[in-house]
Amino acid sequence: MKSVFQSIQNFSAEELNLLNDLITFRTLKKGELLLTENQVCNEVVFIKKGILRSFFVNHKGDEITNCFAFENEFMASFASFITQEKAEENIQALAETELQILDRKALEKLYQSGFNWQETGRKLTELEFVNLHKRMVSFQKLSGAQRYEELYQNHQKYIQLIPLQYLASYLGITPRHLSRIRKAVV
Amino acid sequence: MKSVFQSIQNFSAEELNLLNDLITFRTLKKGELLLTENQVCNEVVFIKKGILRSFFVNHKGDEITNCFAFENEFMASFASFITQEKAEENIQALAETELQILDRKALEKLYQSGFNWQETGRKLTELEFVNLHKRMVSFQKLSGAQRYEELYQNHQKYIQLIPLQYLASYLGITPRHLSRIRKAVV
DNA sequence: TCTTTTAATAGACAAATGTCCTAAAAATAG
DNA sequence: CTATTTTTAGGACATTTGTCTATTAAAAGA
Repeated sequence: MKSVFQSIQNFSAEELNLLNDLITFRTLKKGELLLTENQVCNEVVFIKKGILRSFFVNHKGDEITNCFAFENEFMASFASFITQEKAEENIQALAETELQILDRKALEKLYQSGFNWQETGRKLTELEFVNLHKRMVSFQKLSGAQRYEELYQNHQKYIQLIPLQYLASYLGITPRHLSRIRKAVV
Repeated sequence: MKSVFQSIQNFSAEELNLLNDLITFRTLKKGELLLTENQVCNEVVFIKKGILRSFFVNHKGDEITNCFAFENEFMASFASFITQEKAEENIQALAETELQILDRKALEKLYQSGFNWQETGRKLTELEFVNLHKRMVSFQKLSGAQRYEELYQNHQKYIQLIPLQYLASYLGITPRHLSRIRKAVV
């Protein structure tokens, strides 16, 4: 986690020590839930090892995967974390996963400790925004087949590591349709 | 614009004076473009009066509306503003529009002038993220008809003020399909 | 106001995508 | 290693949504 912050800004040893003191740790077994819908999300996690997926359940009871996070990436129900309203998402480990955790209090302490943390927080939020925007654009501009094609070309990791049933809802299509698309591509 | 910032944080008279000095003004005629795709977006605008829409063009040449902004809301190609890469969107006035503008330099000056502006910037970015997230969820969870229904129930303003052809692509459907949906609802 | 342009509606048909179901393949547990 | 469960692939058919087009309604310009 430290190295991500340092890639944004040069922090002093003192600032990094404060961070170190605030981080806690946790491991998840495959399939285990980190967050359940209707809980308020009170922590942001950073993945040292493993994969997480976030999903919600639609009116028919189908699980719809909202996003994945891999090693060296952050994950949370950011919407719930920010608004302090109940999360709509569940967050689940897709493999044995090791986490570093910053809870709300810890992050608030960091933010209040100085300008640099505020600035880094803003910049990371901006980057999260840009990522989400790209995903939104892909839903408006592309068909399911084109979104799969894009993953296939630029994010092999997804195709190798994620069960297709999860990938399907992530792409906004049914598993049946993803199977058709894959047949056409290969 | 001032009042939006003040709703986030109590700024001193001095801080607000700095803001005042940095704001510039512009008016747009109906149909006029504020930003064209392939330009880098270098300003964030605040709408005093009027409506803006942001749209991009897909591979078939169709205009796809990405978002709208109304009075007392901000607008920009935030992705381009943040990354300083070329925008994929065009921003256009849907009516006679009056703007307050903060350009990149001005915003940077604000941010560097103190902790409070950094914090407010972070919080506003967080709110933009949450809005975008809601829109993303609506695309994953709901059908086009359900998205229209949601607008109809909770955002009459969109249905009253926005030409249906723009609303259609904003909802991720064709005008033909929107017409069918409206017939079913009424 | 009259004329011209643009926007909205809707029919007929086509294409894309979903539902339901079964069989094979792969992963997991004992 | 075997049995059981889960995942993936794909056939048959249904539904949704898009395309193309024409007509009417509304808006803009002269």
